[in-house]
Amino acid sequence: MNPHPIEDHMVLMSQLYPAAYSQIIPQQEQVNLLELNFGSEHKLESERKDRLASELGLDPRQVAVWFQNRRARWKNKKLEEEYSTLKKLHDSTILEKCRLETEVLKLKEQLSEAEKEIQGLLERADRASSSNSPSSSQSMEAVDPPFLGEFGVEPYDDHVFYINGMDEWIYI
DNA sequence: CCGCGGTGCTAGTTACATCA
DNA sequence: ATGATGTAACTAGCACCGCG
Repeated sequence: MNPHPIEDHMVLMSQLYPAAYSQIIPQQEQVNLLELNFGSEHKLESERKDRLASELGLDPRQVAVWFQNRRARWKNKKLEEEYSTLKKLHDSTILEKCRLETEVLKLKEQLSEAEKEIQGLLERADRASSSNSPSSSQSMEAVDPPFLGEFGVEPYDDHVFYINGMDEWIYI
């Protein structure tokens, strides 16, 4: 196929009807007018098609085909833009996911450390209570509460602690 | 209500020129 | 010379509408 059928069509028409085509509309002007019309409305009703065709000196069928192809190009471009937007969103979401996973790992490490500390404190408390009192049936009542507080761990009741800075309750 | 023809649409394809 | 790209034109299939 010829890539410039509009131009060829006009050459043919100017040969057939030299009077009517004494002033040939440049191809760029034709495209400009078509683009202008496409910009105002993508659909082409029959009346507008015929009017455009006569303004441009083209077959109405050519105008219809031009609009069909132009719509296809417009749709492709829109899809590409949508894809690009979604890809950017996807990439930033993946990045945020990685960041959050790293943070979870860090927090788990902190939690593990805190649990170790608590375990150590409990063992110390046990040793202290058993040495202070001959009765092993005694509970945590024997432990001095401020002792735990200095490590940022506050006793809530006998077996529940609130860890400062971690916003988390530990049940033992 | 139904079938039919006309029209316009989309999606996919073809043919060809142009360009890197 | 060649592969990628852009574009006019075509085709098939579908939907809608008016008419008899």
